[in-house]
Amino acid sequence: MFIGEFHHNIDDKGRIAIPSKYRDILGNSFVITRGIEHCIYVYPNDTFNHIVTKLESLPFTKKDARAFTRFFMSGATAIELDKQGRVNIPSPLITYANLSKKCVIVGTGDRLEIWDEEAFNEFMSSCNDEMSDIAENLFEEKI
Amino acid sequence: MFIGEFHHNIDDKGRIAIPSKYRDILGNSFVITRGIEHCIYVYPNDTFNHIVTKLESLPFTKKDARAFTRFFMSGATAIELDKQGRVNIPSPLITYANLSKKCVIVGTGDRLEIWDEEAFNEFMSSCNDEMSDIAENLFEEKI
DNA sequence: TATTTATCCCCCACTTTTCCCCACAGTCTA
DNA sequence: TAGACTGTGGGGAAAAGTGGGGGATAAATA
Repeated sequence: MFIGEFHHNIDDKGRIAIPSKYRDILGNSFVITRGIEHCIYVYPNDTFNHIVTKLESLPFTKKDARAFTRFFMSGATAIELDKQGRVNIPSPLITYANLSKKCVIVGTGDRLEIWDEEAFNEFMSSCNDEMSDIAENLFEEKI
Repeated sequence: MFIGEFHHNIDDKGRIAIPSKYRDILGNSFVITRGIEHCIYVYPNDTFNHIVTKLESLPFTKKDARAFTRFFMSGATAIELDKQGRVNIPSPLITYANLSKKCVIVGTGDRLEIWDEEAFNEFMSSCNDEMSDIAENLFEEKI
């Protein structure tokens, strides 16, 4: 399971270190792709394949299904760690996530997310106030 | 069950001692994460896993579910006590909970909460007056 | 085809952080 | 008063993150 928050730098060559505690879970080869809030998703192969299966079950005759599948699949790249535990982020994804130098890598259960630090701070502070309300409505009964 | 209130200091290295009477309940490994009112939650593994299971049942295509999962999971860290009975609070959580030196550790039933002392006092005094109203709407029938 | 250019990896070295251990002071108990 | 336990502080070794150089491979151009 992916949990935690790490602040790493992406260098001029587009490399960023994957936090060492995640490397065991991810193994040597995995998938990164576009995420929904202008961040980058990092999935283990199994998880990614599972989502792809789900997406393929949607009819291509639905406009939203086509759009989302296109979004999700076109951003995807198979990734391997280098010997220093870093990954090479393809430049379209760097642009998409607006990564400059300081990045945040967060675990969200079944995946990692890579954010530009500034964007992440903005997102978190924008929903800090609502978090109480969000939590209020997520579940009806006791969890 | 976690009850009581303890005042401990967090040191320069981000370490804080867990009150000794809780160590038996928590065991050697447990989880800390972001809490809703800018405090830190401390959960035994079982309790945490239970909440995670609930969160994982929510689809990542729902905005609120993504936000809350990100909030909850990204703040989480697996913790082990050192030989002095202390935990290492990751710096993002120190920032989030605004911990300076004096902290308060309170038991709230199924979890512990770690607060900055000043923030804790403010929070408590701010809702002392409303407590009557708060209690009013908690239950419909006799408890 | 030959030469140049660019890209991608791998390796080395430095810096920073994290973790573990030891030591001390205060408090409670026997 | 002695001994055990709890909370606090600091030092040192190990690991993790960062940046740069160089060589191999591939692409581009003449």
